[in-house]
Amino acid sequence: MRKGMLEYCIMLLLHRQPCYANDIIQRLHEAEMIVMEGTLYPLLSRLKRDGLLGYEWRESTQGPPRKYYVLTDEGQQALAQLDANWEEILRTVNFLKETD
Amino acid sequence: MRKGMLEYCIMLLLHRQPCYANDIIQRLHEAEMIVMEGTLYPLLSRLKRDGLLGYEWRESTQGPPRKYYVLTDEGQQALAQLDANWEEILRTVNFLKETD
DNA sequence: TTTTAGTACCTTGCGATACAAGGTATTAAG
DNA sequence: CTTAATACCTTGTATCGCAAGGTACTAAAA
Repeated sequence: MRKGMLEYCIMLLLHRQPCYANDIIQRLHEAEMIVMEGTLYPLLSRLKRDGLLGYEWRESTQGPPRKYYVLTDEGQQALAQLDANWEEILRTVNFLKETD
Repeated sequence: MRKGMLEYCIMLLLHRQPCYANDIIQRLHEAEMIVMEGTLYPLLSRLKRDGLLGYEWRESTQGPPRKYYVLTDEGQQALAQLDANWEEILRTVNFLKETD
């Protein structure tokens, strides 16, 4: 069921602060959402290609450099749209549950 | 984003009362969720095949007979599981939005 | 009676998403 | 210089949702 929620959750996360892939996996895990590497990397690439994310390389003290992704202005607008979609889904489910 | 939500919404709907396909499309439309025929029929067939739904034919006064779908006992259990999943997604999104 | 319109059911082909598995490259430690 | 850890990415597969097209039954109009 969480299909399609990933993009929204990742953008919510990046709205707070830049993150690199393992950051995202770990933080979403704390939020009880499991993401696989094979899911995340193509998704980040797509959002980058669509202009919703940018990134910058940062050195790490313990390993190879990391790609920190950030929301672009266009990404913020897209996030606002996703917020609206989410609210609509909330209304739909609540409507269907109310009439129980 | 509503990917994967359809199954849940349809089962919530059928939890109230038996419905046939056009019923479902119309009622979900009232709940602000658009479903296409080409999406709905295969989904209903799958849920039937998985034992979550049953159906019975009913005559119509204005056209061919209709296939009314109902939740089976197994379907009710599956719905309870989906309720739990939904609650978890709610917690995830709220967690990610809180720390804004 | 034949045709047309409306309703209801279903299938096929396509694109997008998520996962599993496997692969490459950089860094630090032994 | 090999090994382990970290970080990036790709390929193949399954599933979901949609667009388009197709079949069948009923009722009304020609």
